[in-house]
Amino acid sequence: MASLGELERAVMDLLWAGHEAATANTLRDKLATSTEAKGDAAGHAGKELAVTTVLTVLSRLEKKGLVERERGTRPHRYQAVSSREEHTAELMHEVLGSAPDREAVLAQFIGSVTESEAETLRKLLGHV
Amino acid sequence: MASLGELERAVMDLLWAGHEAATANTLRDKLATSTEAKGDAAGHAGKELAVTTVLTVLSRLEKKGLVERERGTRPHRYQAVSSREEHTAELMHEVLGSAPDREAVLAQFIGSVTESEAETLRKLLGHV
DNA sequence: GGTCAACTTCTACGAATCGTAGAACTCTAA
DNA sequence: TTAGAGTTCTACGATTCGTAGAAGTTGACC
Repeated sequence: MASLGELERAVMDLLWAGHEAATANTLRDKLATSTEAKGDAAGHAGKELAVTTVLTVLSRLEKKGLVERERGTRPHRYQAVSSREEHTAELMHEVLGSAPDREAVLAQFIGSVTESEAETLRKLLGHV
Repeated sequence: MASLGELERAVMDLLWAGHEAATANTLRDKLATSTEAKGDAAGHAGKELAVTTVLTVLSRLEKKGLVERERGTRPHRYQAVSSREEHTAELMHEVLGSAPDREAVLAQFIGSVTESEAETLRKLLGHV
């Protein structure tokens, strides 16, 4: 539905990457090191964020339904509700559904797909 | 890239629907009547917008690369840069490309496609 | 050539979203 | 029972979007 901000996306990437539940603190550390990595081509600076910042983002992601938290444990543990692939595919469906003529969109979509992707699709569609 | 606001989307819908270049005034009128239509299920009110409002939106859409205008004619004429299908398909590719494992996303995507869409895809992929 | 009306651009403001984080509150373990 | 870790509340600045008035531009007619 709503698209993610830069930091929100970074957090989701971490949750998706090591796909276990993580605490805010863990995530804060990973955010610091994952953006450090010299050079920093993508404009991002290897910032040390406050934990509250991470928590705010996690709360927002929870409200958006992308993250769920275990409230039982004391340092709450957060994890992605669905895998990155599920989420991305769902997004694609949303986009597809936003046009009235889905078939036409699919035609256009297939038109600019790489050959290897086309091959994958053929297999997936079990061409009976 | 950036997602559209509600009014921006409404304008694009009009430009895509009657796919000829239109003036700001024409669009203003269409916006008024297209949202009137009794009932108004979608929460939108059949508002009479100021022409400047429409012009602002059109400028923003132009900046986003979705709309282009003929500056030669006096009431400038605006039209969509690409068709709705092209645009939507492009968006789908963007979403697809946002995940590292495209094939996995495609698998997930195909998994929740309707049968008629699957059929369309098979045809499009020319199932050798 | 000057003037009016239509058209466009400039500027602006309020709401919503997002990055960011301090202040205050709540547990749990010792 | 209290200190410290953890969480929630509150907030602010930047950006985006809906909205539109004010001011500038231009074409056409007198």
